[in-house]
Amino acid sequence: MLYREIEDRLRAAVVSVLPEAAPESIQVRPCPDPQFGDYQSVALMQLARQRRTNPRQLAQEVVGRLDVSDICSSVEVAGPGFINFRLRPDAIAQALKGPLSGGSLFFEPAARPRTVVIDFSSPNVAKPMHVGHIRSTILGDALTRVMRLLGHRVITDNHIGDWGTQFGKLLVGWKTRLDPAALVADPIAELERLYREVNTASESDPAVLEEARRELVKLQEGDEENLRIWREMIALSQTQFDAIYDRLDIAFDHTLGESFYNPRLRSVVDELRRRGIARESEGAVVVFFDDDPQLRDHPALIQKSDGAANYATTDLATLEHRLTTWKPDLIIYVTDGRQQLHFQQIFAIFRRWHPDVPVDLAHVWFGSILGPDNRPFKTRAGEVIKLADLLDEAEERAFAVVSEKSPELPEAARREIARVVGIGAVKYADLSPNRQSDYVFDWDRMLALSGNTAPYLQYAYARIRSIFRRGEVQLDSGTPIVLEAPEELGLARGLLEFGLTLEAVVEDYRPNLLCTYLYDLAGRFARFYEACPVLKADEPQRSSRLALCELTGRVLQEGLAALGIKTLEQM
RNA sequence: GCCCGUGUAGCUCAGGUGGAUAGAGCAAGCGUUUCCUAAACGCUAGGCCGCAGGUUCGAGUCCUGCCACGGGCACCA
Repeated sequence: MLYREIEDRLRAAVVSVLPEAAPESIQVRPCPDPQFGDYQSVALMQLARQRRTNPRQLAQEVVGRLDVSDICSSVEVAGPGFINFRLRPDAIAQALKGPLSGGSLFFEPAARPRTVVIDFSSPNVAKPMHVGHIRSTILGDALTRVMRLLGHRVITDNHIGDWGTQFGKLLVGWKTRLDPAALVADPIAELERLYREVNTASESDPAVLEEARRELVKLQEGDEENLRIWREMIALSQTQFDAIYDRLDIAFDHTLGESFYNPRLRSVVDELRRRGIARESEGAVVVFFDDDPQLRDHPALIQKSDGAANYATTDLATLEHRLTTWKPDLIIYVTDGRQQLHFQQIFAIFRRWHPDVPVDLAHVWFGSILGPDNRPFKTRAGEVIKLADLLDEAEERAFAVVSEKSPELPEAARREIARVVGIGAVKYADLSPNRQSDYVFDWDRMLALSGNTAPYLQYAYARIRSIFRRGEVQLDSGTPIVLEAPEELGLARGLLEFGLTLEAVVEDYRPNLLCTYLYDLAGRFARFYEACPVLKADEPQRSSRLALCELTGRVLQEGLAALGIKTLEQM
């Protein structure tokens, strides 16, 4: 990695001038504008400020002790004290040769691989998966893939909502109102109907509510009939989840729902009480955070006054289980931003409970899905959009476009292309915005197939494959690389940033950085493709450009795969 | 009331530790195909970065105060 090499040497030069400077504070990053150079460092300006010296002078002094002449054609101090580096084309060419001969693809595996448990998706039993589940599911999967690409050991766990008070009403509905034919036709719709009907009935009739409560208690006490129905509802729901995950190409290592932790809840509460972390208050068991200004006014309930545990209790038991089972270095929760306080509380309780356990806990939250009116999203009928319908629509729109662009392909091929393009578009639309922004749902934006979208990236890849379909080529470290045209240099420089991008994604849990990078790279390729003939070029340009195409194709494919998006040989 | 976010082009959004003239896509307008996929490329137009102060060589970015919107704040998850 050329930027790493420059950074290392710059650090050494800075330390030789200022022995007390912290090397980590000196960084090199891509130049915002290529007219200034390829990489730049602003660290000297900050160091000069701390030391109240002239930044330009300090930068000059450091540059005087810096030898990067084998990598850079120029090193300049510019403006108030930037250090700008311009790479030598032959150094870039050399950097491209590694991956051509089996070396790693512009990124290095993590120096210290971590064991990571990641909790995402978490749909509820007896409810359809809707657009509200899409962000957690797609974001969690993308983070998993990027971390695995960098060599981390990642364990995915789908913490499904398979326990709770809703089952009282569902059991009443199942026993008194079930339509067996409807259950066969669309199980989730039928379960949803049952819940709604009983819920409505219970609002006007206290007897129904009481009945639901009794059924719930029976379930909790292990009544065989109720357990059987409950398990069937879970199985029906799981089938639906699996169908969606299958279409999205997402798999979980474990699916341990809330019910799995049920037997452990009591001991969690007991232990927290015994240790004096929790105490009784107003009939409930509560953890107070008097010494924490952030949480002082927000005590956490771990047992309700009726003796039942709640969400916090389950999450604590889950945390404990994950810790003892997998011994992770890091646990990641991918949920919506509304749960920030909840996770602050859980993490704070956990730190008191296990002060010596060196696990990092991260709540990777994302903004809400809103409608065009900036309010929580609903369709006109007041129904949320089901995920399955969204995916259907995506594939349908993509099919129309494929059929228009490539009418010569047989229908089966067009269907397959539409599937990959449609699902890719949905995933990319979800991953490319900053995750913390609220999310305005819009069919056309979500399913767009041109501009900054997955199909644009897939198209760049398909064009590359099309070139290689026209002839076998042998590419290896002996392949000549000549970078002369600005489009060739631009593309080659783009390739070098892949690793930097992957690291940034993991650092801040932000897959949108990878989207931005790949979109920029595909743009560089498109410009190269317009300006530089490949197959018709004379040697050594021809081989060199083929090598550029090959490497670009690999980065696009690997990068998209890290987002959970597939590529196509043809589209 | 307190806490967490958000406010950038007509629309949807990017803008790692403060850095050089604020960037895309869509929509609008004008071009490019005897040539490896035009699902592409080029050009034009479009901006008191919510408002007002402050910190400093330098603020979309940091601090304070307002305004607007979303969310959260003990027995839902």
